[in-house]
Amino acid sequence: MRARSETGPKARIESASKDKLRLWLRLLRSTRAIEAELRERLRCEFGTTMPRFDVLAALSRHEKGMTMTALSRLLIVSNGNVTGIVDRLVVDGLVIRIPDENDRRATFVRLTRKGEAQFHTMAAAHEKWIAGMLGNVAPADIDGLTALLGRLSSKPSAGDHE
Amino acid sequence: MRARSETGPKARIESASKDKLRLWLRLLRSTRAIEAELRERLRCEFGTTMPRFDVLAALSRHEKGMTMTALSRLLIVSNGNVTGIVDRLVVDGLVIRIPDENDRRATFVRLTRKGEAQFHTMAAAHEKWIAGMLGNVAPADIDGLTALLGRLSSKPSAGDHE
DNA sequence: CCGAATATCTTTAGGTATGAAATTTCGGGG
DNA sequence: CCCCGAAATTTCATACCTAAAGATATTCGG
Repeated sequence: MRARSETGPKARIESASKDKLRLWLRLLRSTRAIEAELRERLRCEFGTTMPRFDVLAALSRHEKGMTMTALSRLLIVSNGNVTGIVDRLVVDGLVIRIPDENDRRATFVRLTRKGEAQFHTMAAAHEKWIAGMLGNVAPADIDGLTALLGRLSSKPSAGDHE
Repeated sequence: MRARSETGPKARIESASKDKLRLWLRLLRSTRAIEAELRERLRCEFGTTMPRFDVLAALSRHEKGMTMTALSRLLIVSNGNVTGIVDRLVVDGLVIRIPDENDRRATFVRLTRKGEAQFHTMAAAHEKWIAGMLGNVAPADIDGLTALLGRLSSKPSAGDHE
């Protein structure tokens, strides 16, 4: 009886905190494992890298192009980083820079025809790889997990009155 | 009428594939966002970085030290990379290299007392940060998600004898 | 109209990351 | 015993990534 009552509020909070930590570690490990596998395949099959693929993927959804800042925010990488990746993609003729006429600070980046074609080929393979790697996940789980992840990224600082 | 029958097996598979892709993209985005936040805090609060913290965390669970290869496998990074990170940690006096007596190819890496102390401080803060960021996740969800991620990382290509 | 805050992008320095090649060592089959 | 394949690290070239500083360009209050 007494022993049971020791699971007080404090212990419960600590335990919850440990559970969340464990969850995060698993999330990180799973993501890294999948990322490593994808990187490997992108390299072997297409001789490219994740960041390059990510940029192409982002651009393929924006027919009119994107600014460097928009790219860096979407991919959650630094702006200086995007400069380098785009530089290399330009050299390979997969994207082009187009100065913004209205704002001379900004530069649009857009897929070339070659970049578009190359991305479509890779995207098809990429989708198959993912489907294979997530084969163990039941369709029913997917919706729940997707929703959960959406909730996860919503502002955490909300209830921080403690 | 005709339209409804078009949701055949093929369409269903394609749709499932798209769902999985979406799930992966969300997983990647969420993980990156959390990683970015953690990196920022590690830098501001403790003047350190994620990879350094990861190495210290791994070593803190192995009293007797770990080999470079074991580290690189656990953290899912290349062996050449671990060399550099450990080099810098050695310079800062947080870890030491100890040659393996039985196998002169191998080197053990172990926390120094200083490294141990520093890690414990950071780990406590780190756990709190995580708890804060995952505040929106209900305890009930945590178990399910943790289990799901475990299932996810199990080899997909292996002998899937069910 | 001016000047300070702001925004966009590049550059820089240093740390992180990879794959491949080079070293050294181990282990076993001739 | 010698050789050869495998294993543990490091080294190397290259790419990625960040934070911070720098170069322009824009915007807005005064």
